Amino acid sequence: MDDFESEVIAAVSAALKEMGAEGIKFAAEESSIEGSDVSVPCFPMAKQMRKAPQAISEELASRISPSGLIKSVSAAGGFLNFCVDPSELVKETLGEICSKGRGYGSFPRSGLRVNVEHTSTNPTGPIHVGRARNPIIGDTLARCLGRCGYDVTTEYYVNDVGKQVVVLTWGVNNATPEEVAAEVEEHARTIGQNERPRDKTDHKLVANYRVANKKMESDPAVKEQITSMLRGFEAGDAEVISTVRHTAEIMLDGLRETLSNINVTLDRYTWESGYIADGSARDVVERLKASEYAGTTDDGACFVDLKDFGVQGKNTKFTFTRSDGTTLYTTRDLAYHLDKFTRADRVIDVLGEDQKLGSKQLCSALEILGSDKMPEPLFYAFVSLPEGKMSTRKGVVVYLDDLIDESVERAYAEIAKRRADMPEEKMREIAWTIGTGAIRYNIVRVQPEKQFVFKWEDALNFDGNSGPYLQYVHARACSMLRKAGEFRRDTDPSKLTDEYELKLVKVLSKYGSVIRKAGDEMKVHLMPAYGHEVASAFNQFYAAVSVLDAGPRRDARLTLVECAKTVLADVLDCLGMGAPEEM
RNA sequence: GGGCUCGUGGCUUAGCCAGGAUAUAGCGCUGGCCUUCUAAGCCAGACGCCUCGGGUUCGAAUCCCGACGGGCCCGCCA
Repeated sequence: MDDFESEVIAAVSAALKEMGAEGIKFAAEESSIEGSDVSVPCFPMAKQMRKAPQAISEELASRISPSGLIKSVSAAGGFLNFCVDPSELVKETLGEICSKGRGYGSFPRSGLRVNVEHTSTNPTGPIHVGRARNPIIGDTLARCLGRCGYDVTTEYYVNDVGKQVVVLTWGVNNATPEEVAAEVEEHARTIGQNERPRDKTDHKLVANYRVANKKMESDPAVKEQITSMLRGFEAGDAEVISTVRHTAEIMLDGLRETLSNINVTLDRYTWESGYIADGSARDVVERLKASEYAGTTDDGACFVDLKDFGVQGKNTKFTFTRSDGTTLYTTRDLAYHLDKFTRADRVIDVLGEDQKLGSKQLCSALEILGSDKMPEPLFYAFVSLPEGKMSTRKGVVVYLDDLIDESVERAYAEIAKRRADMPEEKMREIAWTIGTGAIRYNIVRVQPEKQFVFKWEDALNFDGNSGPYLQYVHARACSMLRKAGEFRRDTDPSKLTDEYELKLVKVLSKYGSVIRKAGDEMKVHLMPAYGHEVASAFNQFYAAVSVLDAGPRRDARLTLVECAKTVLADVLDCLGMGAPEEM
């Protein structure tokens, strides 16, 4: 269909040239009426051509003769309607899928490097469902960009600098097992739940963190120890820095395990402390100080004034050093971005919407630094629970690990119910594929900027517009191909004439343009929508025509099944979901 | 107080950036379909002043202004 649209545009352009209206603006769009595939509204041309839209469409229609993929043209009330030649489309689409296989829909390698930073949660506790939007969007985007021809690197920025991790580190190294156990009990009491943290570092260490926070309040000696660690950190004390980093590593082990359970792995982990150690944060300070926007407060803290950069608010000052001269998170973030710019042509940051102002300030500061590149932020709105905002303190929280367990269990129960024949191990494997796929699909299907209320019933819905719906179709197709055995690929259009066959082919032919939009334009939510479209078209085809006993049409239909399976498998992979051969 | 953002059937959601012909899909609901390739499926049906009010336009869910409602942000935190 992508090619069809290009042909339509070319044909209309040529006809307009004949009419002496070369270069006039128009657009081709998917038709919203039956019996037409692509339409060109002629209303926008009316003014410039000083002619009624109806007349224009009629004249254009008469000047365009069917050729290539264009089967027919007609004018209807100011619209120019084009029908695609089904047999050409079948031949072209299926032929391309057969020859390219899983590469169908992907674009040639451009040599451009893109860096996608995502997740980057503070290593101070487990990932909850709210944060889960980040790795899922980020990982899906990275997979789409790869198909757009980029060399993609994914990256996690580890915040191992600052009070939070230092406090955690103190708690991990100094809290006694008794204190930690008591804290676990007390927390369970306050939130009124019986659950104890699971045996996984990111969950277990939270109690140490709480103990440290409490003792810091109540015990001046502890407070002094922590403050002194912080000072040591700022002063570049190698031992303190490495101890803190070690704590972050341990936490990160737990986080990595969770991420890999939803099929997310990152290529690179970059440590914030590295930009202090290598002096690059210092360089940023010096360069900003030298700029014409720089200023100093009475206490000696340095800032740049961003009022000329469209940054709103009562305070347009962007502070980049404390009064004692030490750097701030934002300063290190600047150094980090400058570093990323040396490693990639496009730099994408997947961020929570609370980072919007910060991101804008970052860009302004980069402008002051004379950077020729800017990060492209992709923001997502927060996830809340029906009972309100997530709050670990109040126990109003759903951890990603719990969601994964629940979803996989639910999938296991389903499969055990319908596939008594299957060995236990196989059932477990498929349950994981389906359970985690359902989660990823459910989260990535809604536009990132839209607020998201997490509901168990939606997350565990395996019907309709869901991950398992797509996987089910894949399994169905695999099952048919398994039963068919050997067959000879056949893309003869005269054997694929049913309306549902053509509909399926039309959907398959759009894959390339969907990938483009999902990747290049960062509209990741289009991918699940497209997958649903493919699966739905397949199910209709499946219900309407028989394949295995289709006589002379058998091979052609099997070819179509195989092509649909190929595309669906690639869509599933884009979404980071497994493509089960049975379920 | 200021800024950003979202508002589409009972619920969730596509379309909005690049305005077009009867507004997309799912859940739920009503009814039908398994002696045929996996019913996690298919078919049919009901359900909409696209939050409200103005404006631009031949034409607005889409663009502009305003209101209302939800979310986020306005640290020498990270």
